[in-house]
Amino acid sequence: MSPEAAEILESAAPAGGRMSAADRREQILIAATAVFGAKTYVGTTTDEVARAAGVSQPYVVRLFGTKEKLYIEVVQRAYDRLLDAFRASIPGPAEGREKRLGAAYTGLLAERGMLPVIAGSTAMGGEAEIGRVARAGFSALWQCIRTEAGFSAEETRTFFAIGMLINAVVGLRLTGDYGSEVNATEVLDECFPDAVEKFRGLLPTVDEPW
Amino acid sequence: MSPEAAEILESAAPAGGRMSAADRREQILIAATAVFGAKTYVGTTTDEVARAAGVSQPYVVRLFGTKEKLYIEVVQRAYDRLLDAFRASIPGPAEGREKRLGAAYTGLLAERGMLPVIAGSTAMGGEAEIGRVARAGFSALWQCIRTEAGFSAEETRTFFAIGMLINAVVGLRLTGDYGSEVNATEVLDECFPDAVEKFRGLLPTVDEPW
DNA sequence: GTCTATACTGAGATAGAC
DNA sequence: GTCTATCTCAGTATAGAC
Repeated sequence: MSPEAAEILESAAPAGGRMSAADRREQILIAATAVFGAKTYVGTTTDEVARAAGVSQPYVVRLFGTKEKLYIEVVQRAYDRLLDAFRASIPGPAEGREKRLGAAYTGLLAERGMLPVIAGSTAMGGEAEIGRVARAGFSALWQCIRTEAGFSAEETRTFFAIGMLINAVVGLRLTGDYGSEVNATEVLDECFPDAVEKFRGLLPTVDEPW
Repeated sequence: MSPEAAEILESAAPAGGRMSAADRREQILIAATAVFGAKTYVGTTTDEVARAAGVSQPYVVRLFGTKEKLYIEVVQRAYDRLLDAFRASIPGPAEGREKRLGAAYTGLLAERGMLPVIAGSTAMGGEAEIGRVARAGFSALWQCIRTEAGFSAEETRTFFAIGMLINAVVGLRLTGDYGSEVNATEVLDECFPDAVEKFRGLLPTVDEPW
């Protein structure tokens, strides 16, 4: 079981025992975020999610209906989470606001799979249901920055553009150590000079034993 | 068979007949780019690629070895293509250079699946082989803009950031018409006011009958 | 609330003919 | 150079017990 899932389990019920459906759902959503984040929607199996959460595969299906519905909940939850994080960073002096909001974004790196899930959802507009959720989520974030944080159209565009670039850096794993690969981290150094350390160890791994 | 594939076929051999392996490979790569672009790596079947190219599924495997190898060639080809497009846009007055390079990027929207493939590869750094190709491709683009086009580090970062934002807009299909969805195109309007028209009809469709 | 067993399907890959 | 037939496995989902 993943550490996060274990934590939830521990705090909510005696190990191995039964939990309230609500707690179990949350636990599975955490695990699913990590796995979907590491392996993309299509690349993830409900069985891996189940193993990561420490439950049986059929039970995941039982609880969420289908893999697609599970994913939709994961995406929705990720956007909600990010929106909360943004809102929490708005109050305070206007000068540091953009920096605080940026930090709120990269801060989510600590919640396994959160950023990769959002980044991934960004490529799924062609999917009917999922696309709707992703567009709505993205749109809500945009409105938040534009309206609640009071950024101009241009500032908002730049803010999101940098966010998408961070997604790419994270998705490409430009933060890792690829000894023989030319120019790999060089891009990151130029891109976000002070971020190299921050990212280390926080990226989801595809070959994790889920 | 897809229109593009049919074109190649026509120009190279009598319909339905045999082609040189080289031409057939190219034809399949074009089809594969469109399908991978619309459905992502894991979401694409070799059978769909085969049908889009007008050949049998086992033959696709025969020619490229595995689905992964096929995808790697597709990604490599996409990065090569974009690099060429960038290089072709560098000569000329320095003032219009950034605009020309940007246009070179969006211009690739006309080549089915090209941009979606690049955008998608950007999330696959966790995959050993594919990740290496994607990092190398991205890195090469970066070096091209930085060194050959002579952008400063900051200009380069901004240029790529906007490119990634375009990827998101395209991936989310913020260009489409989603009547009931709130704020969907509103984001695009603010983002790239003059681009709405440009994008129309150029986005890959997931439910195309491949 | 949760599991085991299993049915069903789809997809990658192989064999071998033409 | 290209196809048809087919093997094989993995993955979603269902049935039903505890």
